[in-house]
Amino acid sequence: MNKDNPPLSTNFIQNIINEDLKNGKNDGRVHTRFPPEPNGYLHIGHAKAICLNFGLAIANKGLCNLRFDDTNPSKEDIEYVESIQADVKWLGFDWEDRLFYASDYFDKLYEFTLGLIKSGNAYVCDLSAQEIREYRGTLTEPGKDSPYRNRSIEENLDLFQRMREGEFPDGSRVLRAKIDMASPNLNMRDPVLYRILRSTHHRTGDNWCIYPMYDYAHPISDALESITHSICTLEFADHRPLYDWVLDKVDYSGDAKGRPQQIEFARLNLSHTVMSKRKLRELVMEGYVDGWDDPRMPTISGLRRRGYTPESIRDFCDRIGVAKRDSVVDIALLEHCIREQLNQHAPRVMAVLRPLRVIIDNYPEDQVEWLEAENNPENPSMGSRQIPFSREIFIEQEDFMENPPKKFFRLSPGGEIRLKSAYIIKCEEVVKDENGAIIELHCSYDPDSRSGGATSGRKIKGTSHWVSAQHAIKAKVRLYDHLFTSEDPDDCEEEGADYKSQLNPDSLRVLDDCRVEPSLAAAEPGSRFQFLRQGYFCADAIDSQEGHLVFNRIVSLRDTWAKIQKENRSNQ
RNA sequence: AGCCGGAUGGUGUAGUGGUAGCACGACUGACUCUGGAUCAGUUCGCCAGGGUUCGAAUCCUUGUCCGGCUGCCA
Repeated sequence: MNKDNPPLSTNFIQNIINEDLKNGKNDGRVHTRFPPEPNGYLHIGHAKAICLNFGLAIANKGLCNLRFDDTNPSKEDIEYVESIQADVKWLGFDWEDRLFYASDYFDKLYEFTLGLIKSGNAYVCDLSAQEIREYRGTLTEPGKDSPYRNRSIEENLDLFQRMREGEFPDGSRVLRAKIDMASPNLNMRDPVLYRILRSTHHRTGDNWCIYPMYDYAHPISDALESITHSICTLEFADHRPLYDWVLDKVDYSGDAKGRPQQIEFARLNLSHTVMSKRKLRELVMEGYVDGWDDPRMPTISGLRRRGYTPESIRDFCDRIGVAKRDSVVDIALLEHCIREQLNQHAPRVMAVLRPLRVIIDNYPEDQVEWLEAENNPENPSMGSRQIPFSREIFIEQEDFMENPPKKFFRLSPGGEIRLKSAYIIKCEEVVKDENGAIIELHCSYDPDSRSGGATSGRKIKGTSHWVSAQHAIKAKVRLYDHLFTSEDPDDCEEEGADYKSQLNPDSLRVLDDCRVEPSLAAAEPGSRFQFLRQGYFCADAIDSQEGHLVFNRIVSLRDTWAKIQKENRSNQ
């Protein structure tokens, strides 16, 4: 292996594909699909599946389809099919002309089903849902045959056609596969193939009152699209024998090429958040967050609003790998991915989150200097900008301490600090109100210390960001933190407590009185910046506008001082 | 209990009979007009027992632990 061509990241699915390619399986085609059910918003776990399926196709010069698994109209909605398409596109993947719906195949499916009945592999069952459950047996005991199992082919055909015609009420009958009621795999105990369900479908309207089940529709949809590798999550492994049974019994060879193979991988779990659709929905519906796109949500739309880039999410999906074992990925890895990208691309800018007024007494009263500041030291091609300096400025409250502990390299009485891209100042006087709270600082500046000047070389340990008081623009800043305090919100000690008891009360802090440098006045909604020494921030795509700036913190910068403080506190 | 999966540093993931690697995190140090970034380094691992073999994370075997499965959801 040579250093200039590192091996492509590999995983067990790619290994299977390599083997298939070597053996000439499916004529050397690789064709995958991403098959969401349009019943909710996509989250970072779906991003893993999307990157996997589209990524495998790209890596192997194959194709990947987008297919909506829309076989249950009672739960699905056009709102979701639209958001899902937007999210997949935003992530950077292209299904070209291959946008499909399982509902596209309802006619074909019906036709196949007639054949299945004729070959004696399916029957209409009149048992109620409750009875079917009872007849199914348990994990340890075999089930027993339905009394309707041995109906004649003619009767089954007649009944099934009448189900389709709407002669029977919802739930009164189902079509079942005739497999084996004693199978140790419950999925093989004559699973339901079709149910009667009067519900308007978002695509087929009221054309149908019977709808196929996932286990039946999915293998056939895969086959009809000539999918070669049908990738799904672990919990479907028990369904694979049924998937193969359907493919064995249905003759789709006239409509497609090859034969799909189901392969299961472990879904993504992320620390400090939840991933199930049910729980995410609950957080939205019960008002714990402000919607599906709340920047604290692990949804694609939430991450997008927070300020994550598609590149950083794809990078994350590459790094987490693909395997069959359950795992929990540390959310720090996701944060690393966005930091790494934004470090290269985000312009630096100065913003004071909690302002403290500083008056520089020896600086001329009406003078304004425009100083040059580099936009990104990591990327000189991003150039520089001019920022105003004047007699009154704001610095961060945190950057001043009256009685500083050791290792506090910032401003304190009599101490000096470098103002980034400007001058060194010295604290001469602390002004307090009647309650002893610090109102403002009086400082002096060293005129020889101007950044970039010939005499600016004096070394000062600390450097702070600042804004000119008369030029600064007010802004609102939303500081986001992990949605849950515990790594695994589902793992709660107390009896009766659930994941919601682990919600982080400080997952959102709003700062209304921040001051940002004037270059941000017309910050484009959605644009990203590094607020020097603070973190990466994104002008909110919805709430931010000129005259009313709102920034979301995407992720903080690594903060060594915060760590030292934390240690000091725990040592006391 | 029956069936199906799975166990490699703190976390995730490679390695498929020949020196256990990579990434994130943590920790040290260097550097720094961002306590950022960068650079250098350190720490830490094959679930357990038995077997095959010159040699086992890898093959066999026994056991332990963990996950999934009893919707007319997907």
